[in-house]
Amino acid sequence: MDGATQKPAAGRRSPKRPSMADVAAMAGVSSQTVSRVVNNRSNVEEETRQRVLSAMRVLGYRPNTAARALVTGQFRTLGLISFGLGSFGNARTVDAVTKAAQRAGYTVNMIAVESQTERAVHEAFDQLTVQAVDGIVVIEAQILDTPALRLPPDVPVVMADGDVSLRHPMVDTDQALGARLVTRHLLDLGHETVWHVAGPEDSYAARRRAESWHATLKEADAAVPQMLFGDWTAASGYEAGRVLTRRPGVTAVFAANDQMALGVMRAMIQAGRRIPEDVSIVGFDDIEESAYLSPSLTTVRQDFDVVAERIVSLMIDQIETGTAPAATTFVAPQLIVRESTSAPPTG
Amino acid sequence: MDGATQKPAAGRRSPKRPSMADVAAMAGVSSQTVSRVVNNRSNVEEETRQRVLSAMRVLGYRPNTAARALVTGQFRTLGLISFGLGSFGNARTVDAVTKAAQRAGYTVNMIAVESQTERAVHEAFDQLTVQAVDGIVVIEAQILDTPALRLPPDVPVVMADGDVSLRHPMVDTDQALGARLVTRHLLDLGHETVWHVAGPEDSYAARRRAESWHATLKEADAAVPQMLFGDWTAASGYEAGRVLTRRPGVTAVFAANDQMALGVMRAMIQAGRRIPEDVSIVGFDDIEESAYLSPSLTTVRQDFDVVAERIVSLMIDQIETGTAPAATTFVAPQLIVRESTSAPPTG
DNA sequence: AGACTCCGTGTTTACGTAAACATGGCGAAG
DNA sequence: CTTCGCCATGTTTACGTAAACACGGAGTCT
Repeated sequence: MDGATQKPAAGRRSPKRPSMADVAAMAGVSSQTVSRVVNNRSNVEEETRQRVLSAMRVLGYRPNTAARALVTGQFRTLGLISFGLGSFGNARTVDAVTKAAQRAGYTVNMIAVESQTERAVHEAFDQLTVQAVDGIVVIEAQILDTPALRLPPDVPVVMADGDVSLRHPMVDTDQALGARLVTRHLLDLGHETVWHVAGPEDSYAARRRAESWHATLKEADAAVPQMLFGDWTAASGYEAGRVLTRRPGVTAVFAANDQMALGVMRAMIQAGRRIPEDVSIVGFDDIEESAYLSPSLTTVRQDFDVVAERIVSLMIDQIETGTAPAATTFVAPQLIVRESTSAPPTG
Repeated sequence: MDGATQKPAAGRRSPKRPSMADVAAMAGVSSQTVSRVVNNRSNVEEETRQRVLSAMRVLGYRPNTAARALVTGQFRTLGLISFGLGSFGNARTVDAVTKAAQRAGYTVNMIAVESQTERAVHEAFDQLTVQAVDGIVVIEAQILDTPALRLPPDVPVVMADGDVSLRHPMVDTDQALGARLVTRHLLDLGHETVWHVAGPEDSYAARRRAESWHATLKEADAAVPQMLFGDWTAASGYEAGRVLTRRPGVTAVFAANDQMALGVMRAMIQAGRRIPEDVSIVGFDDIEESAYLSPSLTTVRQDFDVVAERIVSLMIDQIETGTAPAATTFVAPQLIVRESTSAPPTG
């Protein structure tokens, strides 16, 4: 308390935030000692530390991230590129990644790319690398596969849902396992085969689900009906459902996500089919609504929290050690059986 | 082309990113001139500019945000505090705010607060102000009302959904109007009164919807039935719905969001009630699924894009001019009439 | 008892950028 | 023909922090 407070500055507007030097002056130490206290270094005497802490409190000191990042070269920030929070899976992933990153002491800088054009993705990358991030998480970006797309080589990247062959590590739900569980479930119930409403053709997740559905049918020597395509929306599921109502012998439908399943359900119900007595329907994702539909929807639940946890830890490994294990991690999903599936109608 | 490239550094790992000085050396100008080119200042001769641009391209130069922020005091980044992307409204708002911010040249730094405790919110604020943001957008934070909560006074704040009385500007959907539209719609159909399943008591949005429902019934001289409370989830709506099935004379239910409405629907259907013949049900939000439920759900659509646009422009006004108009902006929602509402059963 | 070590602290420096100020040349105005 | 002023560019400086190095004093080992 030597009364050296020059600009105490109450709640006024921006009379310049106090710096380490201000804190140092008030505590009667060098700014380096303040730095040591802020960073929890061991070699500061307890009494000194307390004096510094109290000065920090009095002045309302907050470290300046820009200055710190400038000198350390680290931002403790992750960039996150996604294609909108519209889809349930994306929203859950973004949410989980954000929370996992926070737990690891990182902040998340989000970019929502409006379209899947190469240019848009490129711009997003530019914005992030110009911006200050230590690494970039890309969610569901099929376009990145384009060989022409040159990612900045000096920033670690982890992908959530993408192609396995890329040179970046990837973490995803085991889509193939999920689709297999669904298909086997329906076959085991006695259905002769299973129809599939797939997601968009350029989605890796959709493709893997479809391939696994196909393979599982083959293994079981079941006929493989022609696949229909949607775009993840309930509207597209509804369209596909209307097509299916006109095909004879459809007793089991596997939609690649819950929203399309909902659309299929509506089309079936409008056509007078009962679910599950006439047609069994399965979705994928387990959105919150699925348990409360009438009938409730059998589906596959992905463990987004585990996926996010792995993404973040891979990211941080890369940032801190520089290693880039270009491997793929799959997280097992879980089949949730509800009311929308049953044995096929007899006769 | 004087061959002065010292460390061309192909795709190797982190051989130090080029700085303005490197670009300047290659282009044969001072670093200040490079700075002028980067910032699109007018007073640079075209030929010089081209030489600098080409050097930047060759070296793969990217401005260092930390250094720039350190000297300008601006980060061109908005902090965004939300309570998870689980709810549809939050996810849509975050998505829209992110996109609006991007259009304005700002990046969004997201913090997902896990719990609504004062401590958690405080930590989020700390993390953001320690982190580098020019302003903070808070989504649906009832807790901020606590008088004890002292926000850092030197950072502009805009709230999305909160109490009107606060000293920060706020933007929100006109919840009262939405609830009034719903209630009037049901009364106009001939229902004697409307039951209400409200959101959590500590949510301002829920409270405003409930108050408006109440007021509209009063105005119409309709009886005001006892209100039920949920927590926005379909599960809580289902519980409320089961209670309602036991009450006599329930012909119209207004749930404070679509997911609770879905829960109510399921409870009604399970109890053998037909929708809308026996009971009309209305939700709020217009989630994508609502149009494809069977029956499809009458609901209220919020214009999240407009809300986000206003939030961001208010934010940027505050940042750039320093003014803080502590006013509230309401954006009108829209009633979407679908199959789940009709005239009450006769007799 | 003397040399050696470690601990708490201070001093100097670098990080990359943009603002502020400085400079020289060239055209316009008198 | 001189002077003024503007334009393109260069030079110097400040931003706030942490790393690197420096230094004195107290304890330890022989």
